[in-house]
Amino acid sequence: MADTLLDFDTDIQEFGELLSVMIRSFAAFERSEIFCSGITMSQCSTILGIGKNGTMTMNALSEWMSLATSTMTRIVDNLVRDGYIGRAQDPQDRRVVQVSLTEEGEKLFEAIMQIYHEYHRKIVESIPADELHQVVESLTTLIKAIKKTPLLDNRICIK
Amino acid sequence: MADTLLDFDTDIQEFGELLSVMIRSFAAFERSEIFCSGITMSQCSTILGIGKNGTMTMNALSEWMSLATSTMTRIVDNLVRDGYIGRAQDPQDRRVVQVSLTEEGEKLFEAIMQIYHEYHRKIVESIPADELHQVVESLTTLIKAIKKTPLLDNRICIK
DNA sequence: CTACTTTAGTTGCAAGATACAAATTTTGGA
DNA sequence: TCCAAAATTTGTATCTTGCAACTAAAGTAG
Repeated sequence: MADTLLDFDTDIQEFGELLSVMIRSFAAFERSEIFCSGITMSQCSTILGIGKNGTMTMNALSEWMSLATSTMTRIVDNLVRDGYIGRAQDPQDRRVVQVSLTEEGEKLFEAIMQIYHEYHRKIVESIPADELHQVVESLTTLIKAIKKTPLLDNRICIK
Repeated sequence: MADTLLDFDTDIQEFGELLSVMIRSFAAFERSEIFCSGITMSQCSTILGIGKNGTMTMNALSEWMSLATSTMTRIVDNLVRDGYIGRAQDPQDRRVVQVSLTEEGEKLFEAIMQIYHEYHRKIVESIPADELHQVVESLTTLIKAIKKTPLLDNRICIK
């Protein structure tokens, strides 16, 4: 019995280490300026969000991004300033602001999608073909598990 | 032949979508204030880095974090201010600054490790036991593939 | 032993990210 | 009509991030 528990603990340790490495890689990925023109990752994600979902309200967008609406406002401010997205008041409910990609924004969206596709293609090519299916399956399982595990519930107060 | 290519493209699409979801989950995870006392993720990672590696030079630390040394300086500034880590000039080479956890920092490190372990345990528990091995294996494969795929090489200029 | 170069780190500066709390405007009910 | 709720924006404060310039120390060439 103790053995089983120990093994389980070791599994968790191993899993945790892998996850940490993964997260740190992604964090580095996010920080690395993908585009030489100074598009930040938040801006990039925002463009992707609107590009994939189409015209969205600020609320929907900030929810999709898991960000405070005030934060979303500032990010959108910059993207509007740079001509990538446009704001429009919703005639049905004038409290609501609909954001959408400008023509320039669409072009950026396409470019980003292409870069991502290219990047993903290279990663997939690095995965042994006979393991790809398993990796995709595992990723699906993992994401499901992560989504089922809310962080806030095991929040602990340090100070 | 065309079919095979198409399938491969679909695989990439599927894989990319999974990776995006994953990255966005992690990004949200990173943003979510894990600790109510206002420890940021960068500070958290820094504590983890020093805690796991022991006393480190600023250089080693910033490399471990994949951050500019100037950025590292500021983060360490704040952590020193808050009493979690200490700076010490290296007597061998007085240009070098060695950073290490204070007693307070050690306590924080232990607390963070525990929270992480707890979090990882919950995730692992959400994964069907008979799939865990496969998931760990796939994660290893995936990390290897990601590391083999440098982002900077397929950097494309937008503007 | 002096003069250049390299290395480690910090500081000045500028811009973005982030969120909480306080307005603002608009809706929707009672 | 009056008030509560909802969608956003603004004010404020802190952190993050990096580039370029700077300081200090070490190493090296002559």
